[in-house]
Amino acid sequence: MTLHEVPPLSLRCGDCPIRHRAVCARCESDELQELEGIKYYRSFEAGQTIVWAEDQMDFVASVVSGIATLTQTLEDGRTQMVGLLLPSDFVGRPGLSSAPYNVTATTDVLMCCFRKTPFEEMMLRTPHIAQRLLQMTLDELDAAREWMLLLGRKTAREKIASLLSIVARRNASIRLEVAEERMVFDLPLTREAMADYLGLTLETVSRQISALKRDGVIELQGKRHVTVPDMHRLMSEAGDDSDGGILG
Amino acid sequence: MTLHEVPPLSLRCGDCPIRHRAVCARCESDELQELEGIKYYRSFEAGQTIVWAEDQMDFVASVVSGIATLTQTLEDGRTQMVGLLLPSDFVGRPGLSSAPYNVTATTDVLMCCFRKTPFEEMMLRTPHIAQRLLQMTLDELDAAREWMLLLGRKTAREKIASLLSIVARRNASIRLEVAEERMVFDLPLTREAMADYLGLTLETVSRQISALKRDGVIELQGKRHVTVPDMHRLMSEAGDDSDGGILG
DNA sequence: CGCCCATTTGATGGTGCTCAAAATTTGTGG
DNA sequence: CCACAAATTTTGAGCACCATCAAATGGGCG
Repeated sequence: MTLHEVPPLSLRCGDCPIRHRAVCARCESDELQELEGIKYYRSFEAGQTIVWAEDQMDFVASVVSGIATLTQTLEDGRTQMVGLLLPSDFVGRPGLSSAPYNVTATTDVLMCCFRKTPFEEMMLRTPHIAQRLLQMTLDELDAAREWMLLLGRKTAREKIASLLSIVARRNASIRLEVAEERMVFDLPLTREAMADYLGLTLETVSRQISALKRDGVIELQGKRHVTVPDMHRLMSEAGDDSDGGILG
Repeated sequence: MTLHEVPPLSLRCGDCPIRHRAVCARCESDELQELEGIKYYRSFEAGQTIVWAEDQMDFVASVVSGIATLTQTLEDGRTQMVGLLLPSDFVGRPGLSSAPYNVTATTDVLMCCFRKTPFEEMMLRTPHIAQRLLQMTLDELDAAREWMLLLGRKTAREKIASLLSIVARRNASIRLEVAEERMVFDLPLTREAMADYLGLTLETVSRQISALKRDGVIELQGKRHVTVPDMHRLMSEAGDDSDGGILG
């Protein structure tokens, strides 16, 4: 697995790796300059909690690098992941001061934070930000709904296959590659995190991964490095539709 | 159950029952006037499909009255409800021409439709609309995430109790009442729709409702009319937290 | 090497699904 | 108004899938 480089703690927006995908994606250079004035960077180590549920949150932020999770829990400890935050994803809710989610760094994470009040004021003046945020929120809502179908109706095997196929495709899109028959990638999640994502126990996750390996749907090098020899096969195991036309 | 009155097929925005909650909630009177120019009403009978998944959708719309559902299905027919649309809720995605959901009228439904292209253009010029839509979308995302916790981690009994408590509270808020110890309401969903909402089979829904009745958590008059003698009891059966401070 | 943690594997049981039939409600036409 | 049909809901019996509890294996790091 690649080590996580920590970028410099101050970064010009123009050089930002998430410049074209984050909440600032549509901003003009004068708008970026204004954002520079209210932004600051914070970094978190793997495993650290970024925000506790119900805590006052005086900033909103973009994930610059690393992976974080949004989780909700019941009183008796059962927990469900409700969001997976990747570089360029947005955290926090303008207009509200707290949220019922824990935000946790899964890997080392660098966040670009904006002080809440100035950001909210700027958003009212700057349609480019509000427009982009709306688009991103609608995308997240679509993703949440596909996730609901997975949680409510898929079998354990289908859930695992779905997760693998999501990670594989996302990996391709981040590297700006086209999805291919054969794909190789690293799982960014522990078995427990996968279980919380899928609404399963970690034992079931482990068993189903072993089963997919036995059946030749995937190959494993170590615990985290996955090879998918035939993406069509994996996607049909995922259940949603035999071929979403993802492959060329 | 109350019969469903069909409002007149043309309605001044100023007299609209959802005026203060829908996507137009923040509009000034001149903005409303512009909306009047691109809006038209359509009504649907209970059971009718409003939009088929993947179909071209040349409008966006607000639910004026009645209840509709958003559902996703797998090829083999398994279906999961991913949204419950109540009066003032918004349908359709600005910027995209189709969505992967079926939208179905559960009761008779009246929709206030806007032609897509004019609406999108107006949204770019009118921050009040974009701002309100963002707020509504963020609310929906929060609701979707609570729903994910329910689907992934709650037992069948907790799922039913959660649904009943959601419907009870929503009923109170629509009637502008405060939630009380004892509450009485109608279920707007069939057993099958409840099953699709909760990720269960209709048999399990029926059994768990019977069990809650046996245990005195609810009383039934007919199949749809529900009395909750003790909301605290119901909410603790729902599992999330013993008392969200909902009651006075 | 030995400890710690993540993961795998095993044995067993319970929750909720499947298949099936009965009961109840709703709608229809004579 | 009643008889009959259709649809919805309830109830029952049996089983599969996944959770639970428990122990073994493996990998990383001091």
